[in-house]
Amino acid sequence: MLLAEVVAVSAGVTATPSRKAKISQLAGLLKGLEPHEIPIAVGFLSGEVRQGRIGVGYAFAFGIEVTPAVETSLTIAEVDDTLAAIPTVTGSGSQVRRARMLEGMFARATAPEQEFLRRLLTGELRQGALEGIMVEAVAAAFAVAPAALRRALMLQADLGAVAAIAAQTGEAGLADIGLQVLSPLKPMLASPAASIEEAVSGLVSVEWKLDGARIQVHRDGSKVRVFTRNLNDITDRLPEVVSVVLALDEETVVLDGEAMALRPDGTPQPFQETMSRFGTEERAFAEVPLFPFFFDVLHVAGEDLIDRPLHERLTRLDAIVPAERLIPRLSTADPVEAGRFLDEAMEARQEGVMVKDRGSLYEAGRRGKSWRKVKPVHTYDLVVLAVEWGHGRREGFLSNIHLGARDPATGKFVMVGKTFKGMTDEMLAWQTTRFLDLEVSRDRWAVYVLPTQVVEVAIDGVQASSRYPGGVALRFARVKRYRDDKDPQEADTIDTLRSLLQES
DNA sequence: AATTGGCCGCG
DNA sequence: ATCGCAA
DNA sequence: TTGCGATAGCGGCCAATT
Repeated sequence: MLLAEVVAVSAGVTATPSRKAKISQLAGLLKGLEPHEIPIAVGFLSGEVRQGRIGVGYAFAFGIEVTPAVETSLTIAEVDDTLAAIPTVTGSGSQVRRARMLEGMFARATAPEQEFLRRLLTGELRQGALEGIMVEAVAAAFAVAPAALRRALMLQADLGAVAAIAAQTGEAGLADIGLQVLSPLKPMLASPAASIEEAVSGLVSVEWKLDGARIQVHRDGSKVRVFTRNLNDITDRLPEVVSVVLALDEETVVLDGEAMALRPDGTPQPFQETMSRFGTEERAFAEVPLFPFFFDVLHVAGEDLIDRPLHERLTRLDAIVPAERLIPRLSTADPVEAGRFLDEAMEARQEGVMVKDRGSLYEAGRRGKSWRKVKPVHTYDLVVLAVEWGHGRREGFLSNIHLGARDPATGKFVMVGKTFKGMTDEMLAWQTTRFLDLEVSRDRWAVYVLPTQVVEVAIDGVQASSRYPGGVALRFARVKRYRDDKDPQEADTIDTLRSLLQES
């Protein structure tokens, strides 16, 4: 199939806000594909290239300037081949050679095709349809039940491959897809709850939410694989997790848990320390010891447990994993008792708790209500120092605000982070006017303003920063509201934020 | 050897 | 993370 | 009410270039 056909459908999908219309256009294209083209087109039209991250980002994709072709000739298979070849080029001079390869491909692409490729490579397809919509389209195109497709997708987290199976063998083929030990499945996700009272209803399992990183560990005899939340294989980075799982009596098992770096006294290290272990094989256990803590079991010795209720899975988990490798938990129906457990988690410097319906099944890939996360929210009053112009649907609005904390020593404001989260369209419109009024200067990206507007911001904490002059950066800042009743001299100070650093 | 652009992975 | 929109 | 997509930041590493 020609790339041009895919680009045309992408344009049509972009043009309509209706999901049903998007799905029907995508399904129409899928029906016209050769079997080997299915994974490629499914990927392209859901914003992914099969090769995953290939080391080509914004600068590369938009840095290429080649006269567009007049006639369309590129096929999606040719694009796929080129993208596959790029990461194989490494070493001295590789940047230039990679650029040549991309230029060669771009030279054969028409202007709309070039634009599509740029957006695809930067992960900014912006056609209002990604994997969720594509799942519906695949189901429609190959006449399989969406539920059957979703089920297969959660067990084999590769929509291109699953779509090819749906096309060839239909629902029967999908039904044959089972949980494969050593092959990752999508982790079940939690939705946020405002309070412990809101989260606790009926008999629940309350579990510490560790300030670490999610891991899914598979063992089949002597073989172990460790995956991240996004199903990246990090087995080689976490040898101590492999050791822990190899030491279990149970030889075939799939476990869900959290990995985190601990100090010698057992208290948590900052999240950054955990993350640094995920990034490299160089930093070993001796430097930053990382420990797994498990909270669920999905498979044991040939038996899938994802369709068993949580309380049953927990019983199995307890029998397999030693107590010191389990996440602390409590079974209760009492919000007060659950609240005390949350307090204990906070005293242990953890993030909060998870509250799980004990009767719920493991719904892989879903962010349902059967798992709720409860985290205390801290809010601070900070001052806006600058605002960046938004993109996409925020084009023309001042969006991402630079946040400053007051420095009592100088009376000035120290930048500690940015945020674009939590803004309604109404706030966006208001702040665009407001900050243009306060403008003192601007550059290509941002408008710099008089530091007078106070904003209340919720954060999950702070982390040490080498980037920001104050030495601290906000974690997951989001706007709560603008404080017109507060003077900038009443804003929270950099010292207050630094003191949070000591605590965590 | 040091610097730096840029991508990756996370919540 | 949060918001807005489709269904 | 639910699900999905869109909006992006920060730290850290990798690898190319100076």
